[in-house]
Amino acid sequence: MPEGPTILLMKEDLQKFAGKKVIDVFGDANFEKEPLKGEILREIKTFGKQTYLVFDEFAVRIHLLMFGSYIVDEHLQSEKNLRLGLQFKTGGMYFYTCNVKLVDLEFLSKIDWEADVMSDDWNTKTAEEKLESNPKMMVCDALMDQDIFSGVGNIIKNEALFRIGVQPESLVGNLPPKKVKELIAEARNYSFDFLKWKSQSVLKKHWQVYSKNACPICGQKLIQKNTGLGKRSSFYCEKDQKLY
DNA sequence: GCGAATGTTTCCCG
DNA sequence: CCGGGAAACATTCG
Repeated sequence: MPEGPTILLMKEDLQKFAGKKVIDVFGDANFEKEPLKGEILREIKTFGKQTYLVFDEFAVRIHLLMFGSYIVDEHLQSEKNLRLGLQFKTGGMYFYTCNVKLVDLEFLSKIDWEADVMSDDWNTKTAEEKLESNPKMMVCDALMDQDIFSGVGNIIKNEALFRIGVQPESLVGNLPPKKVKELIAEARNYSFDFLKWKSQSVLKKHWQVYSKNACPICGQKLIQKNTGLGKRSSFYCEKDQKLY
């Protein structure tokens, strides 16, 4: 379900519980949940597709993976796949079918926050340097690399590459400098379009190539194949996306 | 009913 | 020790 922008929307939904005290904890997450009781949720941070519920002595890291989901406030219908539920006086947050881990606060300080495409701290220059040091990498793998473009997922990858007219299997080192800049700019740019469209529930309507059949420019049938070391599905037009 | 899918980690093999 | 590959997790949609 989630790429970076979706996680940001989740954070907005959770935000009202910041500063509130946990009064009860549920779920089958694989750690001792008792210490969470009575703790104040100090802050909610996101890094790419990860969410951190920050407490005084530790943080809870949540990753929704492919099928994760969450609900806010509603009382639980079923405990099925409930990994973590936090009950506050005013309601609760419940996370299903996801990966939940306890991390120490030091873990947070080691995160390269500048690598998050959705963040105000996003650093174009650093991204450029990371790409430069991986010339043999295919652009499809580079975009999916969470150390370079944290938050980018398969939809953003496909749409961003279409926008800049680059074939997914192109090698990073073969791109002209101008295209490298476009790649970096569009990874972030499309992510914010994604955020806007997702929040208005019109994301799919705006897909140009992802899960589509025909090229919106020339009408030719799109290629769909698994590309790169990641073997993730790519949709592209042979005519309008150049292989570098 | 099957297969694929907005993802990542872990284990096994050569 | 490495890289690649498959498996594992688990749900929803076409």
